Amino acid sequence: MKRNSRLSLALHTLSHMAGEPGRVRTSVDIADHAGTNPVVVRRVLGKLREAGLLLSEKGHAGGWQLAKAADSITLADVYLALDERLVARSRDNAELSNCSVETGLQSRVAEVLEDIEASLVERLRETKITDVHPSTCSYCGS
Amino acid sequence: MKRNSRLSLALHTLSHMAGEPGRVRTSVDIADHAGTNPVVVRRVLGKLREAGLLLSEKGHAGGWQLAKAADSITLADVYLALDERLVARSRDNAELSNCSVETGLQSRVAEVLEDIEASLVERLRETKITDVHPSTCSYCGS
DNA sequence: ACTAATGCAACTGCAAAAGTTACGATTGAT
DNA sequence: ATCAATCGTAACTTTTGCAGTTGCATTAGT
Repeated sequence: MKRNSRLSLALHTLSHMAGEPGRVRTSVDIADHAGTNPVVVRRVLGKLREAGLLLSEKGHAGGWQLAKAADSITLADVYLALDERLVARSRDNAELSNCSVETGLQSRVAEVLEDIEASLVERLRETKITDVHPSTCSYCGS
Repeated sequence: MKRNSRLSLALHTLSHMAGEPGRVRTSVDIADHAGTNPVVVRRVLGKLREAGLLLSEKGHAGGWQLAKAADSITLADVYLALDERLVARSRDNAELSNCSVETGLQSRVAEVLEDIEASLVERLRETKITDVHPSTCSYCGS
């Protein structure tokens, strides 16, 4: 797996689930499909569960499924659930305070980055999980 | 230094330069200001030079300065110059082709991520370097 | 010549994330 | 009651990207 794999894995899995909302999938199935490890899957999907996007059941017939309708889940929900912060945050800045202009400039840079982050999330809110699912999907018959 | 430090360093430096467009700065000066290392500065600013945003001169009175007016440089220019790809790109996908739905879904996920990346760049294009510079700047007198 | 600067390559060190292993807890099937 | 399947989680190793560092060749002004 590469970079940004968490977001990619999450979108991938949710999109699969959107195709067959009733089906329960195990972390092993999902990991095989995604070419990764069950524990990694549980880590990532655990975040989505905390955010109320997925349900998981332990035990023999356990596994993962959508906690709500796929068309009510946006990319922003997923992004925020993983608490990835793609854009924001500059440095700690503690050691830079000796320069008179640094304080203002640092905070201004941080401000701009936060602003961009916020508008990115707004943009993500416009796309639903169902929009990610391919229209011709031989696998789930949709 | 922390995460996103390249983008942060670049914005920081360009913003400084926007305040005093004529002044030539050495990588040592810049590194001191930013609390980092001259070589790191040259690495990052070298990318900006390749993109035509900065000029550098070797030799005794050498250093760095803006290659064009600060208000003609957008955050998108900087972002693309550093070729950071914050959002995009899923995995290599070679090992996933055994699943019938994977091909379509993978490309669809990649498509969505590319789309997000593109809209991020669009958003970045709306902010100029001069917008980052604090209005009250005791350092450069602007 | 000497000095001050960039350019660049090679290396180290570190931190974050993936990957792995192991084991306990829970649930359903038999 | 036992067994097998599954999640939950902790601990560890491996990988990777990047900052940081060192060293040196090159360039340019004095």
